[in-house]
Amino acid sequence: MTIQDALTIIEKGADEILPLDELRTKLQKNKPLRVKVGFDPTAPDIHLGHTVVMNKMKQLQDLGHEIIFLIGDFTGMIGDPSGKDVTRKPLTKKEILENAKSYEEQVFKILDKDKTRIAFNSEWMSKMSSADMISLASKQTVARMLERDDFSKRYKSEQAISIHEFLYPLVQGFDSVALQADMELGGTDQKFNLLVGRDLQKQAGKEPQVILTMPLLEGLDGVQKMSKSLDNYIGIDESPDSMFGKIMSISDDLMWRYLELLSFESIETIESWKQEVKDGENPRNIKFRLAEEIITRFHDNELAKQAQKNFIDRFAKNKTPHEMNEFSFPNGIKIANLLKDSNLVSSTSEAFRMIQQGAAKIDGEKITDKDLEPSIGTSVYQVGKRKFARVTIS
RNA sequence: GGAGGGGUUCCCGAGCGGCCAAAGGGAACAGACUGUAAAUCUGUCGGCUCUGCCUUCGAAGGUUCGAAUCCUUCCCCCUCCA
Repeated sequence: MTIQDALTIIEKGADEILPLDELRTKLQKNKPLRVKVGFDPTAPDIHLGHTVVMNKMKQLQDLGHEIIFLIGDFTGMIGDPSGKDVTRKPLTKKEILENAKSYEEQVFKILDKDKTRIAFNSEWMSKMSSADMISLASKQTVARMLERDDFSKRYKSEQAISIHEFLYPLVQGFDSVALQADMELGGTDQKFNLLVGRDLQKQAGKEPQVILTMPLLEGLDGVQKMSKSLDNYIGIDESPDSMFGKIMSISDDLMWRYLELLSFESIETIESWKQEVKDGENPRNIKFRLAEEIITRFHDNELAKQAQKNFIDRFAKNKTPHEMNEFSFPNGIKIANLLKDSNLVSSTSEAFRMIQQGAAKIDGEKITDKDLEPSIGTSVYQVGKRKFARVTIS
């Protein structure tokens, strides 16, 4: 394989490679590159958004480079790195180790375990003295920090920025010095932090890393980036049915974005699908293909096919699902309390609203009486299109 | 340390003594339409033993028949000066 071939693979889907020339020079040395990717140990539930970068790691791994999966346990122990989530607590050593373990299990669904090195930044960070830390802090200016988009936005809108938040980019950058990284991957939101790594390496008299950023995957809403806290994510541990449903719920526009960033289908193939849709193919069927590929990756092909079948049964043919939560209540319970206690609504007030809007059903029959006391027996209760529960009154 | 601005329901943001469970927007939810799409339209959007009652406007007190709105103290954030 020529260097150009390798570059083509590396560039595919990437947002930016800075600087590209340096990457070419590094590749010409014909030695495996040390590729660093950092992960926050506070979020062990990996979702498809994370996998965009991981897919790129996998490609680099397949090209023979050394992948260092760096877990930011030191920063995790300090606490809140974003400033956004004020309530986030510092993690204990034990929690971090558990999270790290869970991370590994999930990550190796994509990466090759034998070829991946896992590192913890506490290895070098916890040895740092206060004086070392201050010295590190002296290497960047406040003005430079304020260039970072989220800092500058918060500063302008008079939001709090804590001093320690400035330390995170520095620590992350120092990790690159410690690991002597040749390259660092991250989402586009990481660009600033990745560049700090370059600066610090230069100041330490080392060859600076090349940075590669991947676009951020939008969540199911199609607007904000996929994240657990926004609850717009598809976790890679989710059941095939759940994945299928979520993929089907994305918009047609977003579907192409997902194909671009998540599918291993070639660009040519995806283009041909676009043509199919133009020629009248139902976009839903393209989504079926995407869903099948993703579910096959994290489960297997048979389960993917089954998920599609379940989906068609349940929604296209309008059947109720086979599995649902079961509850039983004593006779005389009011409908509003029943709906609340079986988790179909979050309050009795909401129950009344749903009944008023015609969204609540018993065995498919609309509930019209808000004071109804359901009679003895077992029935399927439903609120909206998706929420079901099997309830027994005795 | 000094001067000023600010903390409102999930988010942004009006309100500045009664007509305030609190405008408007966003998010969300439901109904119609569908491909469980998207867009659009309509409605809902604190809680409860629901034609009524209870609790919310940083916290605690106070004034008043009545406070998110006025006063006091405290906590927190921001800006400028030092």
